[in-house]
Amino acid sequence: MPTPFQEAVYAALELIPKGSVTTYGAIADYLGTKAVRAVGNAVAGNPFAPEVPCHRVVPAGGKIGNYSGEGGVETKIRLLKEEGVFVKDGRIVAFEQHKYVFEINHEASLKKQP
DNA sequence: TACATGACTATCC
DNA sequence: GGGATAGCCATGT
Repeated sequence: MPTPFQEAVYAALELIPKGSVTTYGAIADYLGTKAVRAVGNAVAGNPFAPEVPCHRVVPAGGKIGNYSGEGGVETKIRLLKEEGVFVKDGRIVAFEQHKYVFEINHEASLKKQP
């Protein structure tokens, strides 16, 4: 049975649109914590393997990080490529363009739009 | 209950 | 640019 923290992480992961990626730091920030390692631990043992797009989570800097699914990081890279996120030399191509940031609150998004 | 670990990050050589 | 160090917090033993 997943812990509340895990459920929160999974909920955040499901917000990531296809073709986008996010970072552990972004998730931690969205959850209101700084423990990116706890986020990593949460997704590391996700019981909802394909349901939760854990392959869309990468470390800061556009690297690939790790993956405990079948095939390891190679599968992670392949899944990302299937969604239009290409990986070259262990790094996300055009990472800044694919990076998805969670909206902390509505007011921020309102101010954000011109 | 206490300790060690980890799909990380930022900083310093 | 790459390796070492410290800090972070939830989980499992």
